[in-house]
Amino acid sequence: MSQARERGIPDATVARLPLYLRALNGLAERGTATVSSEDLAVAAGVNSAKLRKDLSHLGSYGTRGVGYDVQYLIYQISRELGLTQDWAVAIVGVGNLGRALANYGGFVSRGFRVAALFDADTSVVGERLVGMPVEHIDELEDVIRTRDISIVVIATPAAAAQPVADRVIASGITSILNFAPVVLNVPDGVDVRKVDLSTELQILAFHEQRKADRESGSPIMAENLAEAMDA
Amino acid sequence: MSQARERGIPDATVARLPLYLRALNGLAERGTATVSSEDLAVAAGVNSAKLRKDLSHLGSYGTRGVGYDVQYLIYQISRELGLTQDWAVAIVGVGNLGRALANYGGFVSRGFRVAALFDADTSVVGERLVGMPVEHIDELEDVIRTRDISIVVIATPAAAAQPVADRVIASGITSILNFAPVVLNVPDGVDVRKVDLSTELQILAFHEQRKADRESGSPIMAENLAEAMDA
DNA sequence: CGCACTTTGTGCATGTCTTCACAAAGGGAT
DNA sequence: ATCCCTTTGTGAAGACATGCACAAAGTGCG
Ligand SMILES: NC(=O)c1ccc[n+]([C@@H]2O[C@H](COP(=O)([O-])OP(=O)(O)OC[C@H]3O[C@@H](n4cnc5c(N)ncnc54)[C@H](O)[C@@H]3O)[C@@H](O)[C@H]2O)c1
Ligand SMILES: NC(=O)c1ccc[n+]([C@@H]2O[C@H](COP(=O)([O-])OP(=O)(O)OC[C@H]3O[C@@H](n4cnc5c(N)ncnc54)[C@H](O)[C@@H]3O)[C@@H](O)[C@H]2O)c1
Repeated sequence: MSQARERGIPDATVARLPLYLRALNGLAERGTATVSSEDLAVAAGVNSAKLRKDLSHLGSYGTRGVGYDVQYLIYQISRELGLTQDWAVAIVGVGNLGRALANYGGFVSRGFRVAALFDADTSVVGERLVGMPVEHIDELEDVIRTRDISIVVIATPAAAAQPVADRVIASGITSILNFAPVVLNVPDGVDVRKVDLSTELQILAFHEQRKADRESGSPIMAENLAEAMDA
Repeated sequence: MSQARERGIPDATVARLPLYLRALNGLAERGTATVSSEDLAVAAGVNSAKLRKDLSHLGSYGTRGVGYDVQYLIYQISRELGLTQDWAVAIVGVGNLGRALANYGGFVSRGFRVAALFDADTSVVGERLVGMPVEHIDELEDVIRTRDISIVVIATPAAAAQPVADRVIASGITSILNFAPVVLNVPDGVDVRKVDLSTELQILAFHEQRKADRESGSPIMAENLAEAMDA
């Protein structure tokens, strides 16, 4: 029989589940009741065999000859990702980025709730955003414990990120989303994910350069398409 | 002999080069002249064998018994990533997030330059940010061509992202960084990278839940729960 | 020069992820 | 009840990525 329930969903699969969930929510909004792996794969922009294998890790939730029940699959993926419960998130660093994040409605909708905002700058502390006061970073430990925060978003300048991480970890946090451009040093058992704008741009630049090299360097592929457009 | 110069650096390696570059810049600022793969690996938070293999794809730039020359390696990685040239970036969608990105000094510093800002909202158009006026989305095609934009950042609401992508691609853009929570449909030859806050949070929630399960409950309970729903 | 020491670059084994391809399973028509 | 059509779930192969372990290459000292 299936050993899907054995603990151990591959990381690559976990990283795609949110993608499937989003595609499924789109289908649900349009009133679709069932969907085949082929159609869902197109909506999520992946290969259908990969999608089926990914879903098979959660269990056997499809019906052969029919497809997947959209609502049921939404529920199963949500449960697997832990979205059937509410997660209290704190944002540390209420600058340009921290403000944008706090004002962002998109992630509050599904399972996540901004429960605290912190900053070190006394001219920012006390300011209200989305019905919540910015609190002083000195309150960090207390608030994390009393408000049952489980995920911390770091949006401070690079230099402050490691000290902030050390403090939140000392307060029992084991999940951090880091926007500061530094490699955080954390003990085992703490998960850090990072969002790094400049890394993404650099990767794009690498490929962009390669495309440019190929056009001007290889005689076989030479297409003066770009020049035709300029004229 | 080494076939490192053969075109084809693994994607996984390309994704780590920016990380190494950042670590090297940190060392350079502190005046370090040479660094061993071991030390650099620690600074970048990776395994040293992996780092050496990654660097070997660029060429043989180290000295056995000594290590890597920091400045030289910075130059080589920068060149490989295409950072020795200037990339003109446009930001489409000047809302909460677009503003934070435009104001962000961090990526202007290294090879990237914000060369245009676009929005569809006429109450935003004309506003000045970082010494640059927000232009109307109707100008998109003209500006992309005349200002030699090569990378476009999409920070519009989800619904606008695909139409915007279609237009920038029609204008010749082949590199897009997408912040909107949608899968963009693009032709071959166009690179899209996405930054997705809610995906990251969901991945953290998954692991957080797993940690909680392991602590409190026996894994058997989870299995019975799933079966209860099947009935 | 020769020797001890350091550190790179890489062959190889191992592990993880992707993709193909198809048997097995279900639905519906006759 | 049988047949045909669709679609899942997965074994197996291939592609890709990681990490060990060490020979080769360099430094510097006596
Ligand atoms: N703005 C962007 O688009 C963007 C993009 C990518 C990365 N980042 C990174 O995100 C981080 C924040 O960027 P930003 O543009 O919002 O910067 P910012 O300077 O506008 O905001 C940083 C905020 O952190 C606060 N802060 C400083 N030290 C603190 C501490 N110890 N504890 C709590 N708060 C503290 C500051 O008072 C300030 O309000 C930076 O590390 C930046 O590199 C920003
Ligand atoms: N704010 C965040 O922290 C955050 C985080 C993750 C993802 N996102 C995503 O980033 C995107 C932008 O978020 P935001 O908070 O800045 O939203 P926002 O509503 O504040 O800003 C969107 C801007 O895009 C403009 N716009 C709309 N249609 C346009 C079009 N066709 N062409 C050009 N401009 C157009 C709007 O006028 C507005 O100024 C959204 O897709 C959001 O889901 C935001």
